[in-house]
Amino acid sequence: MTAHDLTKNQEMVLGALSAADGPLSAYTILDRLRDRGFRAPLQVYRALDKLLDYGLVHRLESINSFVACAHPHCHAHGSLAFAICEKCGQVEEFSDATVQSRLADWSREHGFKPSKTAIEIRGTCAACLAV
Amino acid sequence: MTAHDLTKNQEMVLGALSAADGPLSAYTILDRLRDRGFRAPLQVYRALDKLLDYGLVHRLESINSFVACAHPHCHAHGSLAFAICEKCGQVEEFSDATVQSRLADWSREHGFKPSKTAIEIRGTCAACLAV
DNA sequence: TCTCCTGTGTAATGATATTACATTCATTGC
DNA sequence: GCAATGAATGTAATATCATTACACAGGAGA
Ligand SMILES: [Zn+2]
Ligand SMILES: [Zn+2]
Ligand SMILES: [Zn+2]
Ligand SMILES: [Zn+2]
Repeated sequence: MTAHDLTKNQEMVLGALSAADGPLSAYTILDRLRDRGFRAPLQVYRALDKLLDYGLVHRLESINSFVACAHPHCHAHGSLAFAICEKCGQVEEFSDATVQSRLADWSREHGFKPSKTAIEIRGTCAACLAV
Repeated sequence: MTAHDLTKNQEMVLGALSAADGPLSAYTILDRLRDRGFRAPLQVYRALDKLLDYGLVHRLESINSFVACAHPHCHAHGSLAFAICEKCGQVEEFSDATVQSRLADWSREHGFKPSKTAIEIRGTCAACLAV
C-alpha cells in the first residue's frame, strides 16, 4: 500500500472528514471548506471520488454521506460493514470474514460478479441506549 | 400476515413496481402514473412509505430506487440482501441466515440496537456476463 | 515546443426527497 | 343523522444530493 500523493483539495476534504466526529454530506464538507477557498460542490465530489478510489474514505449509501476510513493503513478492506447510529450519527466500521465469504458464496453460486458491496446497519448505539 | 388493505394510490404504486422488470426511482414511478392522475412526488413517496412499512416494497439504498418484494407472502424477511446488476438493472432478492446471525452477533456484542439493515451487492449478473 | 493527461474553477442543470398547508374521506361515538 | 376524529390526498414550494459542460492551468514526456 503506497501512500497516495494527495492534491490540495483532496487533503482538505480528507482533513474535514477526519476532523469530524461522524459522517458528513458532500455539501456539509463544502460548507466547512468555504473559508479555505471551496466554492462549488464539484470540488468536493471530485476529491471524494479519488479518496474513495484510494480507500481513504467510505461512502455510506443509506445516508448519502462520507466518512474517513477508520483503518486506512490496514488494506484488508474486503466488503466492509457499518453500524450507523440514527441518534448521534456515530459510525462504527467493521468487517466480518464470515459475512464476506457467505456473500461471496452466493455470488459465485449465482454467477454474479460483485464490484462493490454495501452493508449498513442503522440503529441506536450503546452510548445512546444508555442515556 | 394479514393482507393489507391498500389505498388507491398504494395499489397504483405497487402495480407500477410489480409491472416493472427492475427497480424504479420515485420519479420514474411518478412519470408512469401521470396518466392515472398522479401529479406530485409526494403522492409516490407517501404510498411508498406505507408499502415499505407493510414489507411489500423494498428500498435499494445504493441506487435510490424501489422494488416490489419478490416474496411478499413469505414473512421471513429479517435482513435482506440484494444483488444489483449495474448493466441491466435486474435485482435478485435473497437472505442468508448466517449473514443475518453474524450481523446480529456483532450488534449484540457492541450493544448496538439495529433497526434496519441494508445489504446490497452491486456488480454484473450472470446473464450480462454471458453476452 | 507540442501534446497529453490530470487537476481545477465556475455555472448551470438534473435528480432525489421533504415541509407546509388545505382539503377530502371513512370511522366512530353520540 | 351528525359532529369529532384520524387517515389519506392534492398541490406548491423548497431543501438536499449529484452531474454535465466548458474553459483554463500545470506537469510529464515525445
Ligand atoms: Zn475503512
Ligand atoms: Zn448513538
Ligand atoms: Zn422481500
Ligand atoms: Zn445484468
